[in-house]
Amino acid sequence: MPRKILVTSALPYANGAIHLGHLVEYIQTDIWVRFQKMRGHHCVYCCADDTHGTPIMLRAEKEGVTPEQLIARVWQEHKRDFDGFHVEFDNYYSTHTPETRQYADRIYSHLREAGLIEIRSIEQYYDPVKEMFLPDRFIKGECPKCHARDQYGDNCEACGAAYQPTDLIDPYSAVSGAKPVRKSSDHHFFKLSDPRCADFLKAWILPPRVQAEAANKLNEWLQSGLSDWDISRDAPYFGFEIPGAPGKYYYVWLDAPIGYMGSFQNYCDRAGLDFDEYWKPDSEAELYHFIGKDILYFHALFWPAELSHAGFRTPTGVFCHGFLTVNGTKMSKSRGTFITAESYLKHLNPEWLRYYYSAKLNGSMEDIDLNLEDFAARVNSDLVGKYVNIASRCAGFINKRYAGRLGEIDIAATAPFVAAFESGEIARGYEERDYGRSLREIMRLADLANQYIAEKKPWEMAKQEGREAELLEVCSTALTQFRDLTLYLKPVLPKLAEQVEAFLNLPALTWGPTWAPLPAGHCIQEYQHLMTRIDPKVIEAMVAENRQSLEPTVALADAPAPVRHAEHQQSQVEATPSPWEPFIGIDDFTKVDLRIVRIAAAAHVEGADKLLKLTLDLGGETRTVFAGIKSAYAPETLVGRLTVMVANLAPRKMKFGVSEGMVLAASDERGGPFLLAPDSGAQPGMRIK
RNA sequence: GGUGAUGUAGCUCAGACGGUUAGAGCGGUGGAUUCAUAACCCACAGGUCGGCGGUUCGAUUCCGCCCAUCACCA
Repeated sequence: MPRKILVTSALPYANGAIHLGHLVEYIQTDIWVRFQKMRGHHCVYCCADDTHGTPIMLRAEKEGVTPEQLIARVWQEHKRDFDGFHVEFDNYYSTHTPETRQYADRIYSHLREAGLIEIRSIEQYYDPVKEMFLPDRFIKGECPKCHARDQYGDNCEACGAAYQPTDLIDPYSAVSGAKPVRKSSDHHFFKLSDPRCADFLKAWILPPRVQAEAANKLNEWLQSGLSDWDISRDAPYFGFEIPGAPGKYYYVWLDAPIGYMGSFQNYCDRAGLDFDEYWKPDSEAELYHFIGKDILYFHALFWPAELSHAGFRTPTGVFCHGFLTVNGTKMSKSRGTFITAESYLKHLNPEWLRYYYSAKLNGSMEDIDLNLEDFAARVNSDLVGKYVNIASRCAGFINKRYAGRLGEIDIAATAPFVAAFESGEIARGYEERDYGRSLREIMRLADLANQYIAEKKPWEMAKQEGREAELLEVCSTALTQFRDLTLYLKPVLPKLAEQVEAFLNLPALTWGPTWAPLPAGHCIQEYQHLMTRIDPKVIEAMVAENRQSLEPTVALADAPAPVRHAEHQQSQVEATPSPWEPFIGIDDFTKVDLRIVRIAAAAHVEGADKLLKLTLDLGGETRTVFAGIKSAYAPETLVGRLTVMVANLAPRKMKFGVSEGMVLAASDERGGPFLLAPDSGAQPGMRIK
């Protein structure tokens, strides 16, 4: 029976560009949704921009536009990026909408009626110039622990200490630079500390609703006690004003998840679905939230507690993924590994990234690493070398000799494919978000297909009279195998699958309950190459383009507004990169064998513009080295002097002979090269360490 | 500091409810082949499964401690 499923990804904040870290989640979700749809289930994928809060307000002000104008522009950018990666939302909406406001009000009023809202006065830093309360991240000052200057109000980037903004020494407003004053104001709190919430959550946060490791984490939080959650902010604030509380607005984190409901309501209105059927407490529909592990707290504690006490159903599952690292470390602007979706798409094919992420995703909360070298190798080998190659090997024979018409199938050769289909292992991998497992199985089958072709040698059949039927059978069989692989890869590679459907002349592939080969007599189209290989040079170019030169500390006016938000950690980049990274270890250094040498002879090299041929005395051994120092040294001035060489550099054959090492010299735009010279006393052959 | 996760071949990762020779893909080496955008096929090499202890007839797999990396501490 078809399931009714509503799926969401976390709402990206309308304050910045989508980058490769965000895309882990949207690609993961999109694949899952596409898989469910292929299986014949009714699955709706909703998302939206998260648009409220102080950072949006200030950013708009700085750009000289209204917040509405800002979020409209960013919505376009986000939507463009998601489209570019084939992330196919059924609805991509915004939280700044009547639908979201309606549900925010409804949830708030239900909670208040349930006695779960409390108003308390709290004292906070206030910017007297800007006349606004300051969120922690907008207060800076000296760290109370290590006394680093210009640290944010919640923690110190220099020493890692966590503290309250009121602990900062000499605080100042990051907005106006003014000295903040303490001022009290009434805030609305959601009483999470109420036993009703704790009791409910204790029973709720169990696998499979959340992953086992998430359940552990949540339990830890629960046992340390939940504190009430401050859900209001004072004007000026970009958001929804709380009914009956003039000058008070819902905190952006309150209405962000409500944006899932707003987006779905908007979809229902267009598609003629019944909202309540999905959101009423006894709904039989399934509801899943895909999120990053940084926002587990909000989605598995606050959110279900709110819903359960506001007359709505709670999620069927909250699926957490880890963060993205690039080449093993946090994304780094100085290394060029902070790559936006836009920048990626300028250089590379989105399906490559979809494939690579899938190969790495396993349904756990572990971080995944985008290793750029591995990325190219993996995609080239799996997708082009194995998968696409199967079609490419067979299509020519079918097209040229049989007018594109397929023949009978070799049952023995498709048997493992039928077995794989019937075992349901690949489907199970997708369902459980263990895409890596599915892909390993798919590539095992691709290997089988290539082995089959190698074993049957259709190219030999093609040269022999009377083997036409065999040749046709082999190619038809391999193409059926290829069709299977395409079906399995379709959630990951939707566009490529469409091209294959066109090539094989098939309607859109669906993942039905039964397996059938391509029928004899079926006609296919002319083969056109389906996918090119990744050129590592293009990756290098992309990284180079994203590499930002290191600049001294950002001026105050430009202080970025990183937010504790839906995208908080996803957009984390390393705080203060060192210009000397990546560092090497002492082991790396000792690999280089540096020696003192005496230049025994030096000569011009005929035909070389820059080179001198040096004969170096290593103290018992003599080396010939070609050095590019002709512009700065006359050969006769060099003879007899001591300098430094790399003694274990692999010999290199040059046009003029073999160079057995290199001498060291310094240079930059100010001049050079300048040869190194040891202090007196050094003898040829001594090691430098 | 506390808590949690991770640490398996050069790289990216599987796996083992404790039990004969620990796996895959990529990369490397050698061979074969030419249908396929040098792709594919076969073979080989490569790991004291982070370290040290403990339990056990037997641990890489369980336990403890340590080290490293990452995350959370709202």
